[in-house]
Amino acid sequence: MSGGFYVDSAAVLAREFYERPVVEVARGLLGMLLVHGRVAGRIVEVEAYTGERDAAAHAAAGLTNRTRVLYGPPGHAYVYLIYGMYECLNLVAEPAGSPGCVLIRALEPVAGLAAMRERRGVAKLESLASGPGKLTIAMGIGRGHNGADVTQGRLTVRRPVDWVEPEIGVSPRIGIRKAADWELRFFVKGSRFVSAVR
DNA sequence: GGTAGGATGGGCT
DNA sequence: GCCCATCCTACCC
Repeated sequence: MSGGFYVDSAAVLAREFYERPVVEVARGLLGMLLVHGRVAGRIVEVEAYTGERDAAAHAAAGLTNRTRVLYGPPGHAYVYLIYGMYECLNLVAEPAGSPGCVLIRALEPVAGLAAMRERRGVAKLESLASGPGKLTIAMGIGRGHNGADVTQGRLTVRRPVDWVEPEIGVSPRIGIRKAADWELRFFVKGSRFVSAVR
C-alpha cells in the first residue's frame, strides 16, 4: 500500500491558511495530511500555544534565539528538543510578529508505513505516531527542519480530496504545568490514533 | 488494567 | 541550577 496517489493529489495549504488566529488554525489542521517525502500521516491531535500571555508557551519568554521562528511569517515549522531526547513539531500561525503556534501531537499513519515502523522500532499502527515525540521520529523530522517553509518543498501540509471537517473534541493541554486549565487541545473525536482519549 | 521513575541536553534565570 | 509542550521499562494490580 503506497498511498502515493491519495497524497500527491492533495493540495498544499497556502500561507493564508496559517495567517489566522491560532485556535482557528489548530482546529483547521485536524484531518489534514502532514507529508515529508514519501511518508504521510493525517493530523488527529493538536494543541494551540497562543503567544506571550500564554505562560505555557515558549513565547512567554519573549523574543530569544530559540523563539525567533515564532515571530516570523506563518506557515513555517518550529522544531525544538524536549527532555534532551525528543523533538516536537509546531506550525507557526498568525501574522509575522504574533508568536502563536500549533503543536502537532498525533497522526494517523497514511503512507510510508514501512519506513515509519523501521524508524520507530514498533509494529503496532496505533503506536507509530500517537504522541509529539513519536511522530517526529516516525516522520523523520528533526531540529534541522526548524524554520522550514511548509507551504512548499519536502515538508508540507495538504488538504486531502475527501477532507471534511471532523467532529472535534476539546480538553486541557497535556504535560504542561503552567496554564494547565486552558482548553487548547483539539482532537478528532473517536480516532484510535490520538495520544489520549480525553 | 495502572503508574513511578529514569534517560538526557538545551534554554533561560 | 532548575525546568521542562516525552517516552519507555519495570513492576504492580
